[in-house]
Amino acid sequence: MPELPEVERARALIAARGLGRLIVEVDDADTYVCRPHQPGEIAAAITGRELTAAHRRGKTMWFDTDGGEGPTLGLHLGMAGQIVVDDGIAGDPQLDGHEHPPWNRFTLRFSDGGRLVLRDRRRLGRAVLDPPLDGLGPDAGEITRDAFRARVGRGAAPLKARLMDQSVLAGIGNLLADETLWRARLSPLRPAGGLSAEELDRLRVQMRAAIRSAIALGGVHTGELVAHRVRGGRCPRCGTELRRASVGGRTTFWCPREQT
DNA sequence: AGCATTGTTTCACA
DNA sequence: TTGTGAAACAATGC
Repeated sequence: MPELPEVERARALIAARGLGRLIVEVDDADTYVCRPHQPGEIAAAITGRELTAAHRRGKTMWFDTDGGEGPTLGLHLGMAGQIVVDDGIAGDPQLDGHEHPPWNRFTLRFSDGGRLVLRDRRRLGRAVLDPPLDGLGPDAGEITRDAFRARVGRGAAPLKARLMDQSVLAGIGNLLADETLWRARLSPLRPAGGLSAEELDRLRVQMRAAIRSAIALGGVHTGELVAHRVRGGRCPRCGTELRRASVGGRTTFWCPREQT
């Protein structure tokens, strides 16, 4: 599930329901999800504190503890993670109330009996103290026009690979990249450095629109192109059969007629 | 059985 | 040194 829109919903859920509650117990026993920490390390650092602010850049979330006096807690949803606060599940309300304890990879228990859980079937999510943010580019939803031109519009890599490079721009994953490129009518194969300023501006406008829409509607799955991202799928605008290929290491669908 | 999967990190190679 | 791309990672579903 998680790309920028899902992560933003998770952050908003924690901002609304996870702050200002005393942490009395931490389950950080999953050594892969909590790597490189040892079990008990995160617990020792934040038990007795409370989360006081919820931040996000791209797909990374982090939370201040005790108004900045304590360490920050970083959470990443990986490929299939969700955040549960009490009975609410961020990013997938349809699963609200379902319990799958084996998939709970990291849990904060609060003094009022409630809890915040990182639930992740795939186990590629992360929970760490003081996550490094220096390797991340500007958030895709907030990057300025000039920064977007300078950062995205260079290099020989295919445009889609550049869009998904988290050090260039943070938050765009496979589905959002396909949706954005389709909306902007640009081929994922174009060398990023070969785009004109007009094309880059159009790309940024459509990227922001795709992000806003996905946040409002509930996730990247609500994208117009995304529903047609299957073998034999056709362009929702012109009906041409979509091309399918691996670009930037991920399966990519695009309209060979409109996206040039 | 085999392949694919919405993310990130690591490593090989130009 | 920098940039690019493939493989590995964990686990599940088709």
